[in-house]
Amino acid sequence: MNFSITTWNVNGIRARKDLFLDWIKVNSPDILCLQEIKCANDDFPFSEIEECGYNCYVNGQKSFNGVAILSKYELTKITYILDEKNQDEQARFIEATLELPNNMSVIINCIYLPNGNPYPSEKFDYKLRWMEQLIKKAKENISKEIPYIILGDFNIIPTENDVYDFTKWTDDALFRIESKKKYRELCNLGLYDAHEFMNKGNVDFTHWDYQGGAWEKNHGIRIDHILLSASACSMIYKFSTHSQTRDLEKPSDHVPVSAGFEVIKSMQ
DNA sequence: ATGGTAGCTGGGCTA
Repeated sequence: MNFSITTWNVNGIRARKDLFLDWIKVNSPDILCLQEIKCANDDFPFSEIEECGYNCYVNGQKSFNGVAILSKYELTKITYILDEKNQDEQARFIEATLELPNNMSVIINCIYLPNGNPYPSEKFDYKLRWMEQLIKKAKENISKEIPYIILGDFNIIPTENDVYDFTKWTDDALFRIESKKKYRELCNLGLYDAHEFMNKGNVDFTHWDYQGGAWEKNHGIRIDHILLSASACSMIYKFSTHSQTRDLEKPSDHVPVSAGFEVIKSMQ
């Protein structure tokens, strides 16, 4: 059995609805993790997406943020809370489990990590605190020793190679050393960047700003990531960044990033 | 130095 999973910051699901529905009809991912849906649960276009064959798990918020997981398979063990103690005030997280044949399962975390700009600020501190909570969650999930995938808009530029000109980003929350340090801490728990693993040597940006003709100049950054536990990493066979969607009419400023997995029998 | 774009909303904030 194979399955594919995609992450896409759509920057407003309602503003992107037609483009979005066309894209899922053509590309047909099994699981699609969305960020910045920018609507309350009641305003989410459930019926049109369900008609395409997807179950919808939505953690919405009026105006800002908001995440969703769409899946052709019914998912289990859904939670919308990252921080059990403080009950996050911003909708940025969904955890779900995909049950596979032979009693196997995969834990999926769809995340919209805080932007954190400007630096320094309360928003930057919030970003770092949120990352600490994510690290705590990742530790728990890794200890379960089943395949585990964290994917979404991380708002982290991991290295100098992941941005068109890093010298312009030194004081940006996406490239500050404090942010990168926390990201490395997360990866060093034993998570592999699917892009790094599958696509060594290439630079695949995932976001181009709307301003200043960033797309035309290829002034992009790579901030949408798919992180894999060791056992998930051993199942990946396909990876792609759908840059061409940035060239569509009224596009999101982010493009979809996808991975394909082959469930290996010896994993059971 | 400033303003450049987009979404949500009906201001100004967020990115």
